[in-house]
Amino acid sequence: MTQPDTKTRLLDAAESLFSQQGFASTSLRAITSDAKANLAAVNYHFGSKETLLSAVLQRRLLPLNQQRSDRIDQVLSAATAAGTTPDTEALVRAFIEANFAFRRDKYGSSALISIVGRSMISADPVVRDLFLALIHPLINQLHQALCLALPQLPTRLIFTRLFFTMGAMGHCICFSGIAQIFKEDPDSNPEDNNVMTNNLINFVTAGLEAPC
Amino acid sequence: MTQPDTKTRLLDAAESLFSQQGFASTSLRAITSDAKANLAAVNYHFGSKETLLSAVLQRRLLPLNQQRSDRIDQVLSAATAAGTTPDTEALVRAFIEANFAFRRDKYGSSALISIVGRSMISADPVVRDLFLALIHPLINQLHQALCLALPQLPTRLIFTRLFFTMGAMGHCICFSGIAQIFKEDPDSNPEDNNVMTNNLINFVTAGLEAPC
DNA sequence: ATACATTTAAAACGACCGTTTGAATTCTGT
DNA sequence: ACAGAATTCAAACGGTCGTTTTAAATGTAT
Repeated sequence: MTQPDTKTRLLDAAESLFSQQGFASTSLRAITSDAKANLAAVNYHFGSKETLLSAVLQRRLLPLNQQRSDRIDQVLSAATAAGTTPDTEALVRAFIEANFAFRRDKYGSSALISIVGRSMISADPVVRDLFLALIHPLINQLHQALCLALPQLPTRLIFTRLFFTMGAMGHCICFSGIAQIFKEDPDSNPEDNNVMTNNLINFVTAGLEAPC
Repeated sequence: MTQPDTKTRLLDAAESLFSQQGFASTSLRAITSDAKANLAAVNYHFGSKETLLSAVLQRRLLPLNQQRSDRIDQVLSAATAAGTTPDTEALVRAFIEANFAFRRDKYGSSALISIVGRSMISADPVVRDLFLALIHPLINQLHQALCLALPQLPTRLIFTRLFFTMGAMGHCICFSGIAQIFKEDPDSNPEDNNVMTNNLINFVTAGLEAPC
């Protein structure tokens, strides 16, 4: 078994550490140490820490967003073929489900999803802007699809609710672990991924469909 | 007009800067500079940066949470007097509305609310744990009240949905400004506070009340 | 094998961080 | 006015950070 090249090892280590600690709290020394590379390797291969984050995000997010975009298009096509308006829950599912399903994808990466969650709600403008630039077209696509699904609601309200959806989703992704802190039931198991995903989809679908 | 004492000036400056940049990204040098105090003043008056954050949170959060707790009790009492179950939206309103109304309170502080939002979704365990310790009892109180309002739903599901609520709320508080990034309507004004608050309450109420 | 480009390596740079120190200053009670 | 406590101050400490530099090592095409 040959070791992946330095660039890949750096991406893997950064993905893992960023997902655990966030961008600002992860040092290049920790990344290069985990990747068994020299400290200077990040700057040599990527130019800077910020460019490394961009590469980490792009490696996973471009195919993930493509997948989500395709699923949204499928929902729209099916609705057109059936002569109905698209189903809100199906659109929500297209946006959220692939995100969580990515944990079990071919890359075997469970880390990217946490980075996405963190980026989505990051206070750091560097992180947030990088992420927003990558997801902006998908959000617009989803927004337009939701406007078709919810013709009785004003466009701007739908956008605001989509914004709430991203908040609930990011929070869910990042901190599902701390939910237990509050639970009085001490022997409660951590929620299964699928259960949590379905709970989230039910919650935001109802929120999006709420009367004006 | 006499200047507030150093301790108060430090709290005010920290509150303002933490709300803009977050805890980790705000240096004690920036805080003491804004407060027109010496660099050592934070360590002298508060002991450490972390204790300063705790003091900043407590100064506003204790009265705010008391206010929210009282409103929840009022909703419960009214329901008992009327012989009905408590109203979900009224409970949500008790939890959320006071938060936003605090912008216009006697302290004139618009900053605390952003810190709360940031703390609620912070990746930093130091920040998160400080905040959670302060809000834990209120969350439990609200959870129990919601269980009365939604007797048809399992307790754990209600908790999960309350968790989504906090995510949507924190995201809404922190980043309502960036919502405009996506908006295609270029001359859209930033949403009025009350409008945004009502949108959020409608969204999470519908999500909480969604059928199981 | 030799010349060349790519990659790795160790070390240092300058900047910023939270905290501590110890002396100077201001306040307070008598 | 004066002693003692409380506060402010400038300076430094030890540490971590992202980045750069310069040289050594490795790979590659002729």
